[in-house]
Amino acid sequence: MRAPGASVAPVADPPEPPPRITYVIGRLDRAVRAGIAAALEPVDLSVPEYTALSVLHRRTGLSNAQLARRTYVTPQSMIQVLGGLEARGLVHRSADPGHARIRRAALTPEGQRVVAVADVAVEELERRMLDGLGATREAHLRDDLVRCVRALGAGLDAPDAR
Amino acid sequence: MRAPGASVAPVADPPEPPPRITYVIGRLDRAVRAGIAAALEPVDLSVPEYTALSVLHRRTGLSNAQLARRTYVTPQSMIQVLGGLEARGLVHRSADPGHARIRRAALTPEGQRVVAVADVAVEELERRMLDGLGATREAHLRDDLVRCVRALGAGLDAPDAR
DNA sequence: CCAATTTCAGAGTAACTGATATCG
DNA sequence: CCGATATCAGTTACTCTGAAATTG
Repeated sequence: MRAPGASVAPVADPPEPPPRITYVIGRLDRAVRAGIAAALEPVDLSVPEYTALSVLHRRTGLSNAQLARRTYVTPQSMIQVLGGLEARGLVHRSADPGHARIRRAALTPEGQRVVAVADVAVEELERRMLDGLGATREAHLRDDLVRCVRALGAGLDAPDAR
Repeated sequence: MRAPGASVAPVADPPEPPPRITYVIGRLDRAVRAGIAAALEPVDLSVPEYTALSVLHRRTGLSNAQLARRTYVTPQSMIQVLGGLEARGLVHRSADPGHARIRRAALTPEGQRVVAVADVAVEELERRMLDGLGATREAHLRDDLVRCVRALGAGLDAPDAR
């Protein structure tokens, strides 16, 4: 005897529970990072470096502290990344008029060029990852992910994305 | 004049593009890892350790190589984690009958106990993260994430989850 | 004096690559 | 001999904690 609507499969093994969602998130992140790292090899950028460049491209003029909060790392970590990018001439930092302590970062023309090249590669990766998902479902997915980030108290657009 | 259906907001700043979805994934993963790390402190487990225990709890008898593929790390990395868990008596490894080279891992009673305690904490975190999302939407989210993992070529349930 | 920002210095975790040995 | 597994050893990438200086 079989419950109505059940699968026709022969007895079927114990119904393995779905993987924990946090586990899937971690696994996906690893796959994404590996993919991005590979895509970034030609322009000689690490994932943290590309992340910083990319954020600065969207929101120019962020300070090191702001950038750190945005990417959920400590300012001590971000200063390393930013220092490297500055040394390579991809980022320019200038003192905030009105608060000499704060140094606001912006992409140099070369930084713009590099991030544009990297973006192409990353977009290709995203297309591959989202292949077959409709635009609507993709939007839902992004929205839900953002919602999750916020629910964990790491807002993505708080006054300072803190 | 204003297009029909447009927002009523006064002029509104340049329509900032939505954050890149891979960026949101990375950001969420960082938040999740931080949360899990905090939740795991009482049982003195690292995130990689908990991940391994958790996977073994669902799929007992995996080899080091299988476990490595499942979690998307190299076997050289996994052997370290597994070694530590074995030394702490949370995992027991025994030679596969039929292939002496392969050592299959399983949780010890103590390992079962620890993972159960950790699970409670992690589940609380997931509840917080998914708060307000309906069960249906949560299922969609998980499904889409799994789909993304697969699309990137890192299947979650291939013959060997390779 | 306090809070935020910047930044140097020292560690530490977690991951990697390379190499070796065994087994089927 | 080949392919998969296990595992030792060395190294690297990334981030962290601690501390000090500066600014408003």
